[in-house]
Amino acid sequence: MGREAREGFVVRWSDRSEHFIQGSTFLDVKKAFGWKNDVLMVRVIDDTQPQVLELRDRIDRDCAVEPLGFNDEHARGALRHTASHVLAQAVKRLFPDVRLGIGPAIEDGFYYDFDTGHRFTPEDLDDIEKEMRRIVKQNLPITREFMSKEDARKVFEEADEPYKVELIGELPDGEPISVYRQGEFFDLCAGPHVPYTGYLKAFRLLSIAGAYWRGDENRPMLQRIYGTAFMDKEALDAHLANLEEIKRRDHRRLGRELGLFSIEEEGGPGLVYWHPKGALVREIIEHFWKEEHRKRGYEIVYTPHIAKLDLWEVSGHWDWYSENMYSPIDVDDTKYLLKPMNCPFHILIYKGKTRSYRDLPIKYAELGTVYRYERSGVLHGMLRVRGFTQDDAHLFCRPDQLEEQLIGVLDLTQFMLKTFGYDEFYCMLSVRDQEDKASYIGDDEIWEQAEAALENALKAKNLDYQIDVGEAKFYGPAIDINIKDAMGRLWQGPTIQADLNLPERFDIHYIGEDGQRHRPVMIHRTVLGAMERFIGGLIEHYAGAFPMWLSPVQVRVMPVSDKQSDYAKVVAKHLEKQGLRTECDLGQDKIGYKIRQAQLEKVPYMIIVGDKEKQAGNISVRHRSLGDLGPMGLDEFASKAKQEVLSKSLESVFARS
RNA sequence: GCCAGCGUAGCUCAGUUGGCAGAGCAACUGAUUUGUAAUCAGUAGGUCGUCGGUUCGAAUCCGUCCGCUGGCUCCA
Repeated sequence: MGREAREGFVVRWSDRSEHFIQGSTFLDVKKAFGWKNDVLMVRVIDDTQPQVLELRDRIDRDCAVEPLGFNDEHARGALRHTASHVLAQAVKRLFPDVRLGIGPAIEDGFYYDFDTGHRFTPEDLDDIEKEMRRIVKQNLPITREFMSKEDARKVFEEADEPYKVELIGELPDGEPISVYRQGEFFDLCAGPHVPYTGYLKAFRLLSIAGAYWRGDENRPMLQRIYGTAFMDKEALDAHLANLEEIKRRDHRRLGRELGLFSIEEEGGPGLVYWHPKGALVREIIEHFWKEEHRKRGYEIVYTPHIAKLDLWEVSGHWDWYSENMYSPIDVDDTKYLLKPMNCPFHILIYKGKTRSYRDLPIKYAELGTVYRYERSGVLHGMLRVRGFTQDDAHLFCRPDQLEEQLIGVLDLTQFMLKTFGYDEFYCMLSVRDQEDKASYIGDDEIWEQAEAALENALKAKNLDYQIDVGEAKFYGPAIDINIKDAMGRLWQGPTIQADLNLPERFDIHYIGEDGQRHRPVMIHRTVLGAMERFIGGLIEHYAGAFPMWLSPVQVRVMPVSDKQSDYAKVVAKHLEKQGLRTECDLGQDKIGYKIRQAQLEKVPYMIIVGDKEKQAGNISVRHRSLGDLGPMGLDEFASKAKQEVLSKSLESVFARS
């Protein structure tokens, strides 16, 4: 009691404790405990909720502290947030007419939005970086002050910062507004920040892009400068090297180099041409997909590419998405639509006859090619296209089967992702925003049931999940799964949606035990998403080096010279007979060149045959990443290679030995 | 769709203040008979994305359209 009366506070860290007088900040704590400058923030632990505070915050109670470095997301964010302020300060020095938008820390860096008549160029970035270094060198203290809303508005009006004034207008009345200062620069900002600009050791500006003010396309387009910051040069360099690696893995580049696919300007944007090798990869995946679905009780169907527009009027999609569909085609005075989705077709099949409760669940699966008019600016290689093949399925079931069916879908999903080597994934439960009735159809009771069923399924599968309010589709809640690839990037993966809309709209039913008509529940799901996007992602995940079972060419046989050509052909033929996709390189090039070619094409196994092998009747094996594996009997290799294919192994069978 | 940048041979790129369009790799032809990531020589290949303008003259300057890239927005 009577804290105010006390002289100061006791702060504990590890097994030490120090006494601090009134007005002390955590900078004093840092000094007292001898922490280095890699401590960016502190976590304060007392009998209330642990709290993350800035080093400049005052100590106002007895507590235990924990230093937070770059590995802590709050601390990392603070450093990068400060970097964005330093960026803004530098830009204001060099281009005094800029007006500031917002400048937050983001996933791997930070950005700041500027409004100015000047068009930023890459050369400007160098100058801005230089100015930023100057600001860092000045080691300006970064201080926070609070002011009333009225004062804040006055300050930013005087500073001619209309965007800031707009933001202030939306802040709650009565609460103090925080403004950060460093040298001549000040900014409306909630923080947190590190205490000095000098804390910024390693940063880099990366790119310039347009961004609408507040993400609204009806508002001005600002110029956004992206950058990133780390604790030291090594970490920054590692991050930049990682960006290079991502570029190296770009599926658009690998797709061309490996002869997998192309997009033809003459044919139109967003439309993919699968070349022989890419088509082969796709065929293998589709074959696997179909087998796996049949095993799990799905029935494969095919449906048309176009159909009467009425179908999508009935479904409701025409109302919600018509601007994202290709324009209707007039056929004999009736409007037809290039299909943007498969659902209505599967419903028509379901509807084609009377279904008994005993027939359910009915599970129709289709690799259905759909066309959607995506805005030109969003197209991106195979990852965002206008024509794509969904690995679609619709499950019609009784309400009492819903949860078990959802569990089955999650199970299939996990199995598929694991097979392709996606070991890490994150589930999001996308539910409706209860405030926003206009964005959804159907009544609350059904929504609650469906949301509960999805959540129970996740729990039953023991999956961690995050609830995303407002992310539900207009017709129902969903589980959206993000998968993490080999580069640590997240991709939109499987989606499992409960559909509360279509059964109603198409008036489908089944006859229950009681002889009455009942409404079935519908699940809409994709596991891979779309073949285009999935395989585009796989190319990057594997860096073009597909595992054996997916490799378009699994083995290439190469004679050292012409003299072994016949033997090479015999070897290749033998392997081919064993079902291995084998090529023979009979070119006149030296063996080193042939190997290089095979390496660049990422062929898993190279079989080298020279006089030695021909004499011994064996082969010499080289793996694309393990290198020379030495001589081996042909049958031994063939059986091991086949085993690698059949097990869909992600690594070479020779890796373990 | 919006903002910015870009578009030269199959690929990666050079091309000065506007003055006859270049290289490396790939391809093709020939020589070479090769031992674990590039043998040598030669040949061919371009309406400089499109259309229009300025100019004695345009890959180069200006405009238009198309496409791509990075973002924004969007993704049933």
